Amino acid sequence: MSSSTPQRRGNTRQRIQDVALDLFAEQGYEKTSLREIAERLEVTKAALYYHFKTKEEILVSIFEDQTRPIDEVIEWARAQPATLETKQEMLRRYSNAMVAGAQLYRFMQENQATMRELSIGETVRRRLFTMVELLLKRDAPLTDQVRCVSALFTLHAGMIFLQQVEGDPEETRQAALEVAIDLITQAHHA
Amino acid sequence: MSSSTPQRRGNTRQRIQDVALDLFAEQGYEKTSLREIAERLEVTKAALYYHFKTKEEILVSIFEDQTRPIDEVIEWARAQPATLETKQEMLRRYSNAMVAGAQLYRFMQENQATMRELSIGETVRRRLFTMVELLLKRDAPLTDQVRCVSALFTLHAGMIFLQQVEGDPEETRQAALEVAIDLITQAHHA
Amino acid sequence: MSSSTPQRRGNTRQRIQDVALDLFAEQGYEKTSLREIAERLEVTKAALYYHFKTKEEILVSIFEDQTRPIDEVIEWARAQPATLETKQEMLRRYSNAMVAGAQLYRFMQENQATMRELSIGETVRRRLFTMVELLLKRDAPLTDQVRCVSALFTLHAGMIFLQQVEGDPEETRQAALEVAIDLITQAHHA
Amino acid sequence: MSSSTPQRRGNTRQRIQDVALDLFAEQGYEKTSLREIAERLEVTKAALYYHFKTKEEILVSIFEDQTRPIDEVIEWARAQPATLETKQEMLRRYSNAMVAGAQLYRFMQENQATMRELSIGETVRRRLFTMVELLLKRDAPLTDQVRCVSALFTLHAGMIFLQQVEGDPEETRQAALEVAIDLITQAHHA
DNA sequence: AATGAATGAGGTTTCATTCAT
DNA sequence: GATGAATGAAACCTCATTCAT
Repeated sequence: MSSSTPQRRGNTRQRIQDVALDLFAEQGYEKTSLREIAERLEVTKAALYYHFKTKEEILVSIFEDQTRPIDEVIEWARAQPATLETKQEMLRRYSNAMVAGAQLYRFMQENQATMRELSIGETVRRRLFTMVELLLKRDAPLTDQVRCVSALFTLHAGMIFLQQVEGDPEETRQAALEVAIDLITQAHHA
Repeated sequence: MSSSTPQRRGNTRQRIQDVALDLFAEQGYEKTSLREIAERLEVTKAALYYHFKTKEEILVSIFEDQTRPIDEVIEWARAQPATLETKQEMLRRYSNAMVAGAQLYRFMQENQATMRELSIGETVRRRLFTMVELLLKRDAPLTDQVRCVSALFTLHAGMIFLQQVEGDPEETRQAALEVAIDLITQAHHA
Repeated sequence: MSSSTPQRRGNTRQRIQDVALDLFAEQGYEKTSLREIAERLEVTKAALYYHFKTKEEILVSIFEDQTRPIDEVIEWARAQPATLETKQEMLRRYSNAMVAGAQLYRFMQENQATMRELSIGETVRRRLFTMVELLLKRDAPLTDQVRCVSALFTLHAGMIFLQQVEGDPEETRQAALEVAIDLITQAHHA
Repeated sequence: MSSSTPQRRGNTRQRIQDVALDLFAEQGYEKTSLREIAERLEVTKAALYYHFKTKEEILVSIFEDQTRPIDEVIEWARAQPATLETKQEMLRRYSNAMVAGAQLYRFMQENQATMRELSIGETVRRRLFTMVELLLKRDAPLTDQVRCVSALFTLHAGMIFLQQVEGDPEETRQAALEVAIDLITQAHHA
C-alpha cells in the first residue's frame, strides 16, 4: 500500500507516485498541487520535474504501472470462448485485480470530470467498453445489456461506496461479486 | 429551464446558475473559472459576486433549487408502508426525478472528489444513505443489501454512463429502471 | 458617544457618520469598506452615495463636524496675550476639547499614514503646528521647543495610549494635563 | 538606511525587505501593493512569494531583522539595578537604537491601526509596556507614571514628528533625549 | 430618500513550469 | 539526482463608484 512504504533512499520516482496517488485520491487531482507533493516528500518541486515532465505525466505513469493486472484480465478473457463460465471467471478475476488497485479505483471514481480531459481518460473508457463487450451476448435485449454494465458498476460500488458503510471490506467485496455474477448470469440466460 | 423562481426579466441570477451548471457539468467544478462563466453571460466577474458571495455558493444554490423533486420522492416514500410495491414505485419516481436534474446528476457523478470537500457533499451523501435505507429490508443478508445499492447505481448508470453509448435515451432509462426494479424485487423475496 | 445613538428615523447622514467613525477608529480607514458601513446600518451602499459623494467625503464631513471645539481653542488662544497663563489655560481647554472628540483622536493617532494622503491631513497638521507656535517662546532654545511639542504629545498619550492601561480615564487625563502644564512651564521659565 | 544599499547581486530577499519598508513607510501598509514592490524591484509578484509566504510575512520579517537592537537595550536594562542612572542610560541607548531603525519607527507611528490587526502588533505593544515598567518607580504617583510614558513619546516625537520640522536631525534628537532624561529624572526624585 | 444591478480596476495568492547550477 | 530562484498566467475575490428607477 502506497502510504506504508517509506523507502528513504534511491527510488524517488516510486515515492513520488505513491505520495501523489495518496493525495490525488484524497483531495482530487486539481486540488492537489505539486508543492504539496514535494513538501510531503521533503524535496523541492524541481525534483519532481527531474523525474516527470509534467503533473499529468505523474498520473499517467501511475496508471501505466498499476493497470497491468486489469489488462491481463481482459487479455485472458479475450483468449477464452465467450461462455457464461468465462464471464463469471472474468468478474472474479476483475474483482481480485481491483483489490490491489483500490486507491486508483477510488481516484477514477471520484475524478471522472478530470479524467475526461486527460489523455488517459480515453484509455480507461475504452477498457471499460471492452469489458462490457466481453460480458455481452450479441444482440441481447437492452435490459440485458444494462445488466452487464450494472454488474461492473456493482463491483465498483462494492469497492468504493460500500466500503465506507459496511463492516468487513472483504466480505462486502464477496457479496458484490456474488450479485454481479448473478446479474451476468441472468443476462446470459434470457 | 432549471427551476421555479419568478424570472420575469433580466433575471441574471437564474442565468448565472444555468450557465454555471452547464460549465460545471461539462468541464468540472475546479476547471471552470468565474471568468468563463462571466464571459459566456457577457457580464463582468464582479456581477457574479453581486448575486453570489462565493463560487461555492453558486453551486450550492443550484443544488438548493434543483434537488427538491428528489427530496419529494424521499418524503413520499417515508409516508408509505415499506412494501415491495412502495419500493418499486419509489424507483420509478426517482428515475423520473432524475430526468429533470440530469445535468446535475452528471455533475455529481463526475465531481465526487470536489463534492466531498464542499459543504453540500455531506447533504448529498446523506440523501443517498436515506434512499438505501428506504429500499432495504431490515436484517437482510449482505448480498441483498448490495442489490439495493446496486439498483440505485444502475439508475445512475442508466442516466449517465449508458446515455453516452446506446441509442434512444428514454428507452435506455426504461431498461435501467426495469433492471433496478428487478434487483430490488429479488432483494425483497430472498 | 457615537455608538450609543441609534436614532432610527430621519437623520441617516448623522448615523452614517457615527457608524463610519466607529469602524474607522476600530479597524482603520482603508480596512473599513463601504459595504461594512452599509451593512451595519442596514441600508445599501448606494444609500451612502446619496448622502456623500465619496468615501473620503464621509471622513472629511466627520472632521468638519467634530473639530470645531479645537478650532475654538486656537481662536481663543490667538486672541489672548502670549503669557504663560494663556498657554496653561490653552492646554486645559485643549484637553477638555479632546474628551468629546476622543474617538476622532484615536482615529488620527492610528491612521497617520492614511491621513497624510488625504486632503484633511494637511489641515490637521497645520492645526498642530499652529498650536505648537502658540505654545512656543520665540527664539527659545531647542530643548524648550521640544518641551512644547512634548506637552501636546503627552496630552495625546494621556487620551489614547494611557487609557488602555491605567484605571480611571478622567484621573489619567488630569495627570497628563498636569505633566503637560509642567512641561510648558519649564519651557517658559528657561 | 534601507534605501541606500544597492546590495550587489542575488540577495533578493533583502532587497524585497528594503523596498517594502520604503514603500510601507511612505504610503502605508495597505496602500502599498505587492505589484508596486515587485515593479520597483523589476521582478514579478510571484518572485515575492518565493521568498515570503504572505504580504504580512514580509512585514514580520522586517521587524524580526530590525528590532534586535531595541531588544538588546531592554535586556541590558533588565540586567542592571533599577537606579536613575540605569534609566537615563537606557533612554540614551534607546535613542541610539532608534536611529538605525528610524524608518521602521516612522512606519509604526503612522500605521498603528494596521499594526493592531497584525500579529506583530502585540509584540510591539508588549515591548513598549516593558520599557515603561523598567522606567517606572514602583508605586509612583500617577503623574510620575505619565512622565515615564511621556519620556518615551518624546523620544519618538523627536525622531518622527520633529524631524519634519526643525533643522538638523541629530541636534533635534539630542534635544529630545535631554528632555526625556529630564522627565525621567523628575519622576524619580518625586 | 434609497435600491438593485452592474462595472472596472485592482488586490493577494497559487499554480505548473523552466533553467542555470 | 536535485536545488534555488524566478516567471507568466490565472485564480478567487473586494472595492469604490455609477446610474436608472
